[in-house]
Amino acid sequence: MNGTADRMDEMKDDARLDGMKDEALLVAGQAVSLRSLVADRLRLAIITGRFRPGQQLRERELCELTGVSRPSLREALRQLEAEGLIATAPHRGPVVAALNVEEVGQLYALRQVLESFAAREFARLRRPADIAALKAAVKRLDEVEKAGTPLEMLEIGTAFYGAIATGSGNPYLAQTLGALHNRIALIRFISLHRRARIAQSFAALRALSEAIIAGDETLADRLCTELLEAVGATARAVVEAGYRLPGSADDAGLAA
Amino acid sequence: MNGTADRMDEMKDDARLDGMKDEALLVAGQAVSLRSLVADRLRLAIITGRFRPGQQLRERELCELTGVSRPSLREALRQLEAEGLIATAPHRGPVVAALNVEEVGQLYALRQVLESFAAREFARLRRPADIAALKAAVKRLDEVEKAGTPLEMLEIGTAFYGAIATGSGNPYLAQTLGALHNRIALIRFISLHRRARIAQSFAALRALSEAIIAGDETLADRLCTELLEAVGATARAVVEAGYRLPGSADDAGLAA
DNA sequence: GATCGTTTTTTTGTCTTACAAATTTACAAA
DNA sequence: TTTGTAAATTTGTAAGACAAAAAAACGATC
Repeated sequence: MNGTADRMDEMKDDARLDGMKDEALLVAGQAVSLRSLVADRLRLAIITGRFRPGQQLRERELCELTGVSRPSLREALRQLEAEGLIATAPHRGPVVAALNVEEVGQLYALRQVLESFAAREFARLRRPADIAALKAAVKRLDEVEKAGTPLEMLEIGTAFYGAIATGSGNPYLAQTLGALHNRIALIRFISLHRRARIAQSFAALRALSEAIIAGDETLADRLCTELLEAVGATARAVVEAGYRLPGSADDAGLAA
Repeated sequence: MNGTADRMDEMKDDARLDGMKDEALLVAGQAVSLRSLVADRLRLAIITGRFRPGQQLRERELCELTGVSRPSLREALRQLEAEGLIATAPHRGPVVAALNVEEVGQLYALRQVLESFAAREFARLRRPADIAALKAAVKRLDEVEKAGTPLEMLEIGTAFYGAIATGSGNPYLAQTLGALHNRIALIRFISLHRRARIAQSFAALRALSEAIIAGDETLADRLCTELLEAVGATARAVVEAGYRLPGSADDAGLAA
């Protein structure tokens, strides 16, 4: 997600007496540049709906909001643009990307393929650390199902899908899925206000995690495909309703 | 690939007398900003090996080479960074991304899933314009197989895969695949110097296109998966050989 | 009163200059 | 050879400025 990927020179044929991993010593490459912070903030503002889909973002306003200079801000904007979160028309500036029903369907079709592949790979590899992370995600799932705000549920849902993406053992797959999740995060967030769907989704997530832990690649693949079929339908419904919460007369939705 | 995505307001319920499509009238949104030109040039330089994997890129040099100021250059760099073509370490500047064997395997695994999905969707949809584009790509394939430079073959190969990506009808899939192809373009280019593999690959591409045109989704999927298994193995071999052309003592490869 | 054309204003795109911070390199000393 | 220090290079960030384009406001004409 961060875009920065370092790699240390490997130490070959170096007899190691301790069991410490090299990664535990790595301190450089934390990438705390101002522009990446700005990109993170703006990304969060977009995926949480602080900036609505279709909203025009003026550079001057963003400079005041973030407190950084224009060059830094613009570099951050280019990053978000590459991630697909904003669209920039020449001489008209950045606009928060707004998805129509067709586009959401296409994104979810892609997500279905990628996430099912990740689940299958996860079930095949079953690396202990990833399994533990998945179990922890399931545990948090149980905790918030009864009484949890939509924002909390969005977070643990993201953690759950993140665990699956990581468990695939393929960083590029995980990164692609992460970017995809950012693009649909707002829709997911709105979807989570439909409590009827939540129970179904959570049950499906549990079944999926069990299939992965059991190492049943075929089942994991199928369950994930079916799950995404369902959430994709909900997502399309959300967009068709104009990004509005069900039952609420949210006039801000007109901006989209 | 360009990062800019405009959308005109749709005309609903507007009785049309002519058969012209709205897209044929769209003139805005060509995105000819300087920074996008710079990004295109740098991308091409990386893809074609003008900048070698692992090579450090100094901003000042790039400014002189491209003739633009630092702000514009840096915005272009952020875009390439998001595309994964360069990696930026804090206070050390951009470096052309260098892939090891494991990473190439992971990229090709992802490509396998995405491209097979695209082929399957293409075979399902079979839109006339896309079919025509595919046939044109096959035709060009025949022309360059006998006598063609590796660069020419890389180009038509890219056109072929581009036709498949477009034919999927999913722009996000096409964009993801396009970015992925950029990351492995140099490896593909080097692979194309192994003439023995070329005949096999080209034959496989023809079989794949026939399956798509015939509308055989299952066959298209399987052929594509098999094809990518083969080219993936070649790609790993190229990286294992240090990005060097087979048989040539290219000492520049040591930079990787 | 509505439409068209012009002018003004705002906003983006780009460049120049500048300086702080960090890294790398060079160099001297133990 | 290694270590410590200083210089030079390079990146990160900021501020100011101007041209170009788009949007908005305004006025003129039908």
